[in-house]
Amino acid sequence: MPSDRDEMPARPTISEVAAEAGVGRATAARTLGGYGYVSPEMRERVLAAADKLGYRANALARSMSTGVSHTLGVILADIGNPFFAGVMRGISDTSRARGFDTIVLSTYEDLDEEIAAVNVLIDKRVDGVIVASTAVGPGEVAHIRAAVDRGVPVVLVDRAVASLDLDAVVIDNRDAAREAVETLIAAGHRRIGFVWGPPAAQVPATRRELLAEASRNLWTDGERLRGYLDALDDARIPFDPDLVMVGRKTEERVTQEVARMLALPDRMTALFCTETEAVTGALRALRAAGLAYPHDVALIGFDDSAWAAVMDPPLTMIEQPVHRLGAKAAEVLLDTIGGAEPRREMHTLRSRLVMRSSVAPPAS
Amino acid sequence: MPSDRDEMPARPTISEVAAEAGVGRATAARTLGGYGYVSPEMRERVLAAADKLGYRANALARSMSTGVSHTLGVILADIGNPFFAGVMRGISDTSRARGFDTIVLSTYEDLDEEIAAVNVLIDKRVDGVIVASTAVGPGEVAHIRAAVDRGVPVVLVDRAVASLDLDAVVIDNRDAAREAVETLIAAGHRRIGFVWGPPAAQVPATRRELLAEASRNLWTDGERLRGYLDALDDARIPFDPDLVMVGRKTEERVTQEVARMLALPDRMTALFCTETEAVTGALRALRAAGLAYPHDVALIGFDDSAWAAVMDPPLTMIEQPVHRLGAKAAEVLLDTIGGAEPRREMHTLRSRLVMRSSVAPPAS
DNA sequence: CTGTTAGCGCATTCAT
DNA sequence: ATGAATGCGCTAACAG
Repeated sequence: MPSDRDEMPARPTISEVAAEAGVGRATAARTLGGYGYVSPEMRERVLAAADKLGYRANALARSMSTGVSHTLGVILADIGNPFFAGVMRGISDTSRARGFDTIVLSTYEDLDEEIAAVNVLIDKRVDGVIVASTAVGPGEVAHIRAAVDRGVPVVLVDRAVASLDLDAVVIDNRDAAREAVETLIAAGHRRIGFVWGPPAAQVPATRRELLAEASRNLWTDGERLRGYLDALDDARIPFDPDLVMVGRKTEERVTQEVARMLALPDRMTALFCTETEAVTGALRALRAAGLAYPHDVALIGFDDSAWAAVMDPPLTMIEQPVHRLGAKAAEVLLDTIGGAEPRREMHTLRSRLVMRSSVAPPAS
Repeated sequence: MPSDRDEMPARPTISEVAAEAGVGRATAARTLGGYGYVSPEMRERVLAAADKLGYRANALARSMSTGVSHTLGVILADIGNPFFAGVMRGISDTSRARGFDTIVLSTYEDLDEEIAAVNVLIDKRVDGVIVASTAVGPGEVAHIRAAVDRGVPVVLVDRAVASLDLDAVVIDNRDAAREAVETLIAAGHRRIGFVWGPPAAQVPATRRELLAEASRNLWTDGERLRGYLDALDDARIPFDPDLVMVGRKTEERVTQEVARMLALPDRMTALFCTETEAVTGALRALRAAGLAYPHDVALIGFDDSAWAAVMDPPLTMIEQPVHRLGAKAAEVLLDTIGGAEPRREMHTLRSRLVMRSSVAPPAS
């Protein structure tokens, strides 16, 4: 071990800087903390001493006495998902611009992880938290409510939670889904598959039951389902439970389910995917069945990407304003931390359907 | 504002719990902190009081007096890159399993951001840091060296830094690149393009200069270049500067450069991409030129993905053990935090070439 | 086994 | 304008 004989302390404190500068601690604290009055001369000496010792303020100690940490906590469902990675960048860009650090935790869609994450953030005394919650029912939000009750500002991003009256920054999921399905319908399709992911073991047979199920689901999924149904209704196309997938939207499950829909006697001719892995899963199923898009089945999916654009043919996809979503969430949170009264409302951003070449009329 | 009349403090402290339980602070601290001896009865009372008040330890105060935070700092070049997102998951999974939280910062390949990130982490008193550094030369590592000097354990991940003698967890970049290029050569190719990204304005004309340039570059890029050259050498194929791209590997630049290589009189027949955006960029160029893979040009790229598998034809790609990379880095770091003497060595993990259908013999 | 006491590093009155 | 004294919530000797 070199370099730790008797040089200078690895982490000089403010007292050591004060001693080195030959002033009182308070004076050193004032200049280093940037508050209160300090004469130019003293100031110079303190700065020089601090520089010489390589002083860095201990953020913990500082938060300890001020009560604020200038840190935002962020809880995302899956940081490995490019969608959330983009949202994160929006959050981190705007919070950094306003002098805040961010600490990110990924729950991987596990509620227990989310609860643990909230606790970690509260324990670390973050000034506020942004969360894309995996909670669905009123019975799963106790941890968020607890945070709010403890006085921690919380804003929801991507997924609103019905039973929580908080600011939420989301996109127009229902409209986006409707537009996509309408596009399919306009191309002449009537047998339109829907890759959805209710945890239920089987698809409810009736619309009514399905809608009920939707409310017990992730908000985004519920909205997208409603949009799908809206489009069907407007075109007077009856809802067919066989055309909606059930179970978690893993690529494998999607492949299976799409294969099933493809094998239906009255085969589907178009497919709408609510997630990016759903698209790759569907593509696998198509290939396995020896089918090609858009000829055999038209395709539209959520979440645009570089890949979608270079596929052959290129995929028509819904592009979400990921960066803006994160930036807006951070702005709202930062504002309420700054003292603004929370408006507790839904901030809805617009998505965009990027037309490319995965939609064609049914082969007939 | 409901719920804050005169109920209980939003954030009860250990003293309040002690008071509520009618015991001394130390006793409360001992049971809540899980150390020292406490009789079962006292213990019960404290626990009950804590539960009643909804007590949660203040992690800041705790770190303050113990000097440890049970938190790992992670600095990644770009959390939006699925590669790093995967690495992050490896890190977070294993550190959580060992009782550590992680705080992630993304530098987006900016050295100043990286320096700021190191400072943030040190200020927050993390117990160790994992970094995928964008630093290339000895002149750009002062911040990392400073951290080490302050006694903070540091382990490098993905990118080793020549001038830093630290533990580094990486993959066999040179071998991986060589194997890929060898595969191309074995298929009969001799005009093999290489999407590389030296910041230099133009490609050095000679091998010697190129290699020199490599050392002034990101370590991974240097290694991959060496692998490319290794394969060429073994097959006695002369190096042609026209076949290597220069400049940052953004999708746009790649598209331009690949188009250039495609327009060469003695056209390239195969392409090796060292990055995932390079692949999409190349694909765009191919389409624009009205060319198809693998017929007109064979293709191999770094970083496998779900998309690569569903492309038509599916892409032959190098798969990196992303999760393992992160897990191993966390293990090494946690071990040295735990007191193990750092071995300061390179931990090399094996990548894997996933053969699919983007390589075929040259059209001739 | 339990309670008292003294810091951790900083911000912040309060006198001077 | 500056310095001495307190407190943030917790851990850790230390005594009882």
